[in-house]
Parts: sequence; C-alpha cells; structure tokens
Amino acid sequence: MDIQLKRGMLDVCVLAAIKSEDSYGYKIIKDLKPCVELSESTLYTILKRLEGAEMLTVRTAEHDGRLRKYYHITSKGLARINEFKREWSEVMNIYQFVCKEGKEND
Amino acid sequence: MDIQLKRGMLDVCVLAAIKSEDSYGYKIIKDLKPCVELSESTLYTILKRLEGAEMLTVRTAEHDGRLRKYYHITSKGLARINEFKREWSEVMNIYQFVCKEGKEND
DNA sequence: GACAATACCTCGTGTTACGATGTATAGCGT
DNA sequence: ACGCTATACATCGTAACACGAGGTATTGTC
Repeated sequence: MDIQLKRGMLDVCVLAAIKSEDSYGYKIIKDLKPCVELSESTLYTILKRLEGAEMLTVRTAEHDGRLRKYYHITSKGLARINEFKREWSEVMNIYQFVCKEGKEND
Repeated sequence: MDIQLKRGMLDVCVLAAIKSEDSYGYKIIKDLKPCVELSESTLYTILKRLEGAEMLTVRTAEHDGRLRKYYHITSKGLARINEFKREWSEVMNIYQFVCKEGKEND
C-alpha cells in the first residue's frame, strides 16, 4: 500500500489495536498485519508520539522473564479515534470526487 | 481536515480535476474547494511533482492577456487514478478495523 | 551452536504539505 | 490617482512522518 495513503491512519490503527485490551509493541504489529503492515521502527515512533500526546500510557511488566511495555489508551486516545470517524465523510467525499470526475473516459 | 489524512489523496485529486478537461492552477484550487482545501504552494508543488512523474503535460496559453499554464493528464496519470481506486479496498479495510475494535466500549 | 522468534530501541533520510513571501496584471470603487 | 480584491504564477524553509538499517538481549528449536 502506498506510504502516503497510510498517513493519518496509522496512528488511529495503533490506538484501535490497544482500545479493547492493553497491548505491547510486538503484538500490535502482528494484530495489525492483516489490516496494514508497519515496521518496528515505524511503530515505536508512533507509540512515542502518542505517548507524548497523552493518547496512551505505558506500563512495564515482566512476562516469562522478558520485559514488555504495555500500552493503555486514554480518553484523549479515544477522542482521537472518534475524530477520525467524524472526518471519514470528508475522505469518502474525496473518493467520490476522484471516481466521478471524467467517468465517461474510463 | 487532518493534513496527514490528505496525503496520498491530493495527488489523485489534482489528477481527477484535470481528467475530463485540461485545467490550470487557479481553477484547480477552486474546483477542488468543495472537496478538499489546498493552498497554492501545495498545488504548484504537486503539479511539478506530477509533471516530473510524467503523469501530466503542460502547455502555456494566453487568456485575456494573461498567461495560463494548462495541465493535461497522460496515460500514466490515468493509471495512477486507477491504482488509487484499486487500493481503496485496503483503505476501507483499515476503516472497518478502526470501527470494529473495541466497539463494545463506544 | 547456529538460527529464528520475541521484544525493545535509535539514527538518518527522503517525501511531502504548508505558511510566508514575491511578482505581475485586471478590474472596481471612491 | 489610489487602494483593494481577484487572478495567476512561483520559490524557500520548515516540520511532520514512515521507513530501512542497525543495535541489544533473551528464549526456544533443530
């Protein structure tokens, strides 16, 4: 998928992935794989950004002798998801414009 | 609308705007306004980029004593639009993922 | 004992949208 | 005559962002 097209959606994808249950980096990537591919470097950048924006909180926990950083969504994070949903009508508007224009030349 | 969300769509919007009829900078902005807002600096950057990618050709013409640069879409430009349409199922997949996840907490 | 999988992180780079700014002409009101 | 808005083009610097390349460390598995 085109990189540019992903932008603005990746943040929300990550938030959606931790919405129903706290999760950690490696699992988020695997959970998102069927939906959208993202590299580790991308994910950790996003997680840092979302933490800075107070859209999630972090908690370190040990699991089978390995450290994991669990991410938990905040109210700001939930608000971000809802904002995304609200903006979707504009996105569909753009899509329809692209499909409509010059339809007779398809 | 969120800047990041626009990315990957603006190029295609501009191509769609000139698809059925050759157009020029100022008109493209006005035609796209109901659909998506973009500044002049953004548009001219995009037009240069699309020209470099051979997705459109340029022709300078005089109109009422003022110079205008008319942009014409090429087969590569049309292909870009079709590629965008093909990718749309993935975009909808992402949207559905975001809406689905943690639905019970809405 | 090599290798994949799990789990985290950093740095540099290229792409890109935008505001600020500049140039120039046409037309309109006062 | 003068200012203002609309038309029409263009450049520059900046900040955001996704990614590849690379690094560290542990736990299985063959």
